[in-house]
This record gives sequence, C-alpha cells and structure tokens, in this order.
Amino acid sequence: MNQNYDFKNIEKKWQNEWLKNKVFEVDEDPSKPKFYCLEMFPYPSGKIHMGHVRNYVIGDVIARYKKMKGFQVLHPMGWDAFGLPAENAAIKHGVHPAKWTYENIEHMKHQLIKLGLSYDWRREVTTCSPEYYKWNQWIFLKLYERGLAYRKSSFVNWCPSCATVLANEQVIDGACWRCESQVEQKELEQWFLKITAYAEELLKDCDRLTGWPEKVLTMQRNWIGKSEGVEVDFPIEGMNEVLRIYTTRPDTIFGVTFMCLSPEHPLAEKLCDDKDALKRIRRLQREPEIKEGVFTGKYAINPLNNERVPIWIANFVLMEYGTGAIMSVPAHDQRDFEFAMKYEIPIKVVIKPKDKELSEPLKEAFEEEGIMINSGEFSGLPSNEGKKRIADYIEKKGLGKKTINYRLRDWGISRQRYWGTPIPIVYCDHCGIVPVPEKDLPIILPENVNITGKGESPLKYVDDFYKTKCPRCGFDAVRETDTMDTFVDSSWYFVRYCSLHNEEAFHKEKIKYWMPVDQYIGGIEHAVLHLLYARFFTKVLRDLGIVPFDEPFERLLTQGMVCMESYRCPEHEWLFPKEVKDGKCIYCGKAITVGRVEKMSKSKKNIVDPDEMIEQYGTDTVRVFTLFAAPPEKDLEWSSQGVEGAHRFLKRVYALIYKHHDWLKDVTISDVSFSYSETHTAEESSVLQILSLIHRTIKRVTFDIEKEYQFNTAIARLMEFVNEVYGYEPKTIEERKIFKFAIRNFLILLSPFAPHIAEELWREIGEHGFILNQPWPQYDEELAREKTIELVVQVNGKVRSKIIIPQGMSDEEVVKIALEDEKVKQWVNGKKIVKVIPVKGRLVNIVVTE
RNA sequence: GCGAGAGUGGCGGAAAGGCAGACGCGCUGGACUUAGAAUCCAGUGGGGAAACCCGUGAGGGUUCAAAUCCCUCCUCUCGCACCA
Repeated sequence: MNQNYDFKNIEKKWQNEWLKNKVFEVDEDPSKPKFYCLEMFPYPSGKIHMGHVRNYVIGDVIARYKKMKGFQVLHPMGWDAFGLPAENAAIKHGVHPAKWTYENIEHMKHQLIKLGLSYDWRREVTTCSPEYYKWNQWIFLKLYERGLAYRKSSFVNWCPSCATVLANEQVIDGACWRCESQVEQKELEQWFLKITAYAEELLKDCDRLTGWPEKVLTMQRNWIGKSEGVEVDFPIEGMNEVLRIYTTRPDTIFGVTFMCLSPEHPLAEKLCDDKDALKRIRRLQREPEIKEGVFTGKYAINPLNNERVPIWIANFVLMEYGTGAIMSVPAHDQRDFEFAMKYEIPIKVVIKPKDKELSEPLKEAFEEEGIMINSGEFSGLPSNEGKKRIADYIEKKGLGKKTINYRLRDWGISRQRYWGTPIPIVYCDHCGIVPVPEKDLPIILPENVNITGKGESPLKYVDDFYKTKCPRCGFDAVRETDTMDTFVDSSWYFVRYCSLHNEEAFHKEKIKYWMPVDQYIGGIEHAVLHLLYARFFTKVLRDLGIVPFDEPFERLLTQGMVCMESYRCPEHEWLFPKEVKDGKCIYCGKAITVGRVEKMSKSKKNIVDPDEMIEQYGTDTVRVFTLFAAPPEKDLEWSSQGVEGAHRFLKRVYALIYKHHDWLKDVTISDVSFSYSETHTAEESSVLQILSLIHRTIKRVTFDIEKEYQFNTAIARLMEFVNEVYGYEPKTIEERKIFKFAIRNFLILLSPFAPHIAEELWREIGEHGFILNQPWPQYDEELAREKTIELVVQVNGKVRSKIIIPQGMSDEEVVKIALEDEKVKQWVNGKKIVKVIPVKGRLVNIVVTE
C-alpha cells in the first residue's frame, strides 16, 4: 500500500474500473423498488463550472446512497444541446453549431466522468440529434391536432441582442434572461402552445407537490396568477356598443366614476377623436412609472345605478389581461385614486370601515373590506358578502358573468433562429397551414446554412429545406422556418431516459417502471420556466396516453448558488484570486477592494475552475468540500482554506487505514456479535466503545441523509468517527476484529461522498467487489446508545452540575442522584423545592423558591 | 407594495422546546524539525483572579425550561409587481 494518499492514480483507476465493469448501468428489475434520481441537464457551453459540480455531486450522493439502500436507481445524464451560444460561436469563429456543440459535449462528458459521477451513459440524451428532436416535432403535431398549438399574430417580447423572440417567462425585469438586454415589443406571427388550457390543473396540483420547496410552489402559483371576478357590460351612451370590463371587486361597482380602456382596445380608435393623444398614450404603454390618460369625450352607463361615467384611454390598462377595459373606482383602488386626483375626476366612497367613518376628502384609497354604503339595495352589507350578491345579481340580470382570469399567457415557442428544432408545418397557397405527416418526421435541420444572427431564420434561404410540396395537395409550398424554443426540448427529456437509444422513445412499460422522477435537483432559476413547462408537457403526455401520471417530479431540491468574494483593483478592474497577493494587485501593487460574496461569474473573475481544483486536490476533496461547506439548498461560499480542510480529512482517513494496513487484510470479521455484559474487562470495554461508536455513526449519518439530505452534518459525523479512532491501537484479536468491522462500515458510509478513496481503501482492507454494490449498513439501536449519559442538572433552569450516570435509570433514581449532588445542594439548600422535572436521558430541572 | 425565506463566535455552519456554538476553517500554545512545510497534541463566544455573570437582530409574551413557539418592530436576501 502506498504510504501517501495518491489521489490522482486512485481516482483514475476507479473511474476506469467502474466504466469497464459497467457498475452504473441499470435496467428494470420489478423485484426491487425503483428510484429515479435526476439532475437538470446542462447546456454544453464548453466547460462545466462549480454550479454544475455542486448540482451533480448532490445528485450523485443521493443516487449512490439509494442504490446501497437496495433501490434500482436510474441516474442518467444528457445535454440540452440546442441554443443560441452555438450560433454565436458560429458567427464569431466560423465553426458550425453542430461541431461546436458536439465537441463541447465530448469535453464536458469527460469532465463529468472525472468527477466520478455514477451515470448510466447508455441513456445519454442529446437534444440536437434528430432521433431526439423528432419527438419534439411529434409532440408538436399532437398538440396541433388537439388545438393546443396555434398560430397568431401578436406583440411579442423581442430581444434585439439575441435577435429573437422571448417567452414571458424569459423576460426578467424587462430584460432578456440570457443577455440582459432591454426587451422590445414587436408584432410577429408566432406559434403558441396553449399552456393556459392547463392553468387550473397546474395551479391545483401545486397542492399535491409536497416534496417541493414552498418557495417554488409560491412562485408557480403567483405566475399562474388566478383571479376570480366578474365581467360586466357597460352600455356606451349614444352608440350601439357595450364596453365589457373585468373586475375582481364587484362590491365597489356603485363607486365607479370613470372607465379606462387599453389604447390597443378595438374600441379605442372608434371612441377617441383625438388621434394624436391616442398615439401618445400608445407610446407610453409598458412604462410603469408613468400613468397617463385621455378622455374620449364619450360616456358609459353604469348598469347598476344608471350613472353616466366618462370613458378614458389609459396607458396602464393591458389589452392582454381581462377584457382590456376596466371600471375605475378611485375611492377603493390606489391606482385609480391617483389617476382621479391627477385628472380631477370625482371620487365616490361606497365602502366604509366597520367601526368608523372615512374622513373625506380621502388622502388615499380605502382598499380593505368594510360595510357597503351608497350602493342602493346592497347598502349595509359587509363588502365580502356584497361581492357575491352583486356578482349573482349581475349574472341573474344578464348584465355580465362570473369569470376566472389567469395571469399565465400561452407559451410562444417560435424562434427566428437556426440552432433549434424545425417546426413541422408547411404553408400552402391552396390548403393553408398544413401539418407535416407523422411518417415524414423528423424534419431534419439542414447543415449548410449561412448564419447571420440578423433576426431572421437562415432556413428561409436554404431552398432544399424551404421549398417543398404540400403534403395535402402536392403543389408547391414552403416550410415554416422558425425553430422551437429550446425549453421544448427540456420539457420531456426525463421521459426519454427511461429507454435506451435504440429503443422506442416512449416505451410504455419502462416509463411505467421508472417514472415519475423521485428526486429532481437543480437551480432555483428554473422555478417557473423549465419546471412549469415540464409540468405542462407531462399533463399533455398523460392526455395523449403516453405517461400514466400527472406530475413529473415527486421531490425537488433547489440547490443554492456557489459564491465567492470578488477582488477589484483600482487600476486593473476585477482580478482573479491568484492575481492578488497580500491584499495587493500583483501588476500594480495597489491595494485591492474585496467585494461581498457573490455568485461566481466570469465577468467578476470570482470563479474557481473545477479542473484546476481536481488537479490540485482530487475529485473526492472537491466533492467533500462542496457537500460539507453548506447544506444543499443554501448558497455555498467557496473557500480555498475550506478545500484544504476537506483534503486534510481525506488524508487522515487514508493515514488511518495505512497505519493498520499490514494486519487489517488478515482479520476476518465473520462473527462480530459481541455480547454486552454489565461487567467487562478493559479489553471488552474498549471493544464495546468502538462498536458503539460505529453503530452510532451509522445511525447518525443515515439519519442526516434521510432528513432533508443534510450532507454537511453527515460528513461531520464521519470526521468525528475518524477523530475518535485516530489514536486507537487495537492489539488483541478481539479488538482488531471490532476495529476492522468499524472501518469497513465507515468506508461504506464514506463512499457516497468520496467514492474513489472509499473504493481504494475497501480493497486495501481486504474486502472484495465494488463498495457501491454493498448494502448500506444497519445499526443496532441498543449498541448505538451510549452506555453512560451526562446528566445535566438545572436549578431554576440554570445548569448547575453535570453527573455521569449509567444509561437507562428510572426517573426516581435520576432525581435522587441529582438531589444528592454536592454542587446542586449548594443551590438548593435552605430553599423550598417546588417541582422537579426529569427529562429522560437528558436532564433534571429543580425548581426552588426562597 | 405583495409573497416567500433568513438573521447564531473572527468565518462557513451545528443544535427532537431540554448543556447554545457539533464539525470544519482561522487563531494561540506545545511536540517533531537546523529551519520551514506537512503532521500530531492541547486550547479557543464575551467579561471576570475566581465563584460566577452575560450571550442566538431588538423588545415583549407563553413555559419548570425558548436560537427554536406566539405578538410587535428592525435588517437582509430572493421572487412577483400596472393583473383591474
């Protein structure tokens, strides 16, 4: 055995052995329970970063642990391979997106193997391959058949920098999620997927996702944004038209003093004579700070009280929500209030607080519930009651109807880009929009294109692709040249992993065995985007009879970011840590400023390259550090000293086995049943101690993993174990047997976290087979319990003494011992004992008074 | 503004309502070294000579007992935000 911990050779050796012996390959086994462990697959950008490392290491620990626990574990990996960076690379470096992507995949796959991740690579999915995206097209056709994919012209979010359309979910604070450019509005013909048809179910099923973080569910619920209200028709005075509005506050309808239309409303042109003003308001749309309006000169009639109310056009009214028109109640809505103040429109109070009067004129809107006033026959009702009554009244009188609105919009999937799935649609002058027949799939993305990035799909200029025959009438026709949003690819990839490459994409029995994903792991940044789309697709696939379940991901773990301090030199901007020495810039010697802990990013140069870390310390060290430094959901602050600490721990583990390696191999541990008796010799007592220690360690490590994947504390337990046995010198055969038993189990416990060193030492102590195939050790409750406890004695809640007593004494005995303790007596003597509270196995609290 | 989450040593972080600070980093001292690195051992919340006292963002409450439960407030992070 090598005296030093030669992690480089150890890790390479076992990675090769694992692949050679196919230990990560897994097939269906109905006799065993299954566990599907999945990490969000990466975009093949070129290199993995620490965020990936953290994500995959967490998943790998879970997968290895579950396998040892006896589950048939599906743990696959793949590539979210379509997307813009490949095209940008093509424009910048003249390399074809396919070449660029496949080379990146090759490199990154190698990096993942170097991390010792337990993937079944036979199941690798690459979304840019025709055998994968064929099924994107197939699903699209099925959606089209069912009316769930449709084409319409609309204003869309347009990123001028990426030169493509963005879905609502991809616009963050008015900027592109990818490049952060300001998003513009542009009118385009687009393909949409009708996710709104599933809005109610997507919302309702949030309640069933008990294994998801509440935070993510809240974000999804808010995103879907259900609101219940009423649509009401207001006749327009002097015209044969009605103005339909949507409100969630029918209880305030008697307080309407004006109406507002979106400048995009179909009636806006007709009602508003001042066309210049209308244009101005139109330009001011989507400017949240500005509230402007123009009076049309027309009036509507409030159908409940026949009052005449002026109709305005206002920039803040959205055409795409509700009916694009609102009733305005300035007394009870702050935005309406401010608008009314600005344009000197009357304010009419119709709800007052339960126990006081509102002092008029109002200083702000009263938006809470209260008692209705000035509301005809409804006056005097509590407003929440009035809400229902007025809604019923409106329906009964045929003035409108109860309506549910969602904030969720249909998902625009057309992208004016090359590197994506072609949309399988043909446009024919005679037949119109014609879907490509299933038998003609896949529509292959042509290779020879001229990528310009100019906001137009380059496919338009590929005649072989663009010009085609109509599948219906056979005459000349053209193909759709937009490609699909890449989020389509990731909306069902987890289903594809269930079968191998050469098998059916939707293999019913295999899907039934493996799905749903038991544990999904990824970044919180996908809380609405990918996770909502994947839920939507799952429900669609269910309705197509492909999958027999409603939700794709049983449990979701959103891991925190990997963060680091950043350094900035007044002369040289951001610096890498290695460009800083003694708090000074190595180029100019100027003192640097230390930025707060932020997410690792290239631009701030506060990044750590996983390859460098693995080179320097080894994969096991990187794994242990990332798991130990913080619990999985929390942000992890990278610390080079922390990495040293993790490395030191593994060196200690290695040294511990090295110290005893000359005899460990020769000891057999067939009978480790050590009978516990009340009295024992010194030898027996040390044996018992080690035995108890390992059982305790098994118990606590298992508990920490099971309980919300607390890997940081699990590793702390392993460190404690090593610290405790580090100086132990087993001499007798009995001591050695127990010691080996303990080491053996310790290595199994260590193996999910640091699999390479565990595998190596497993063989060094004379064990056979792969440690991954070992069953997770069981612990004995009796042995795991410590034989003595430190009894804490409190007097009036303050700790006054600690007494070592044997385990398992009765409350009476414990109390007696506590009261006899000298230190305790000092605090109790001369006082009256009011109460004595014993807490089993822990403490005694003695309550006294003067 | 609305919603969610979080505030614990010098730092990362532990604590079934029951000893606050496990484990690690850092620091201090010692051993081994010509010396350093590495390693090993010991110590390490604050105050105090000690007995003890004080300590989990602030203030109140419940309880024999609160970092943990309840109320009020402060701060920070994240998400949503013209949604009628």
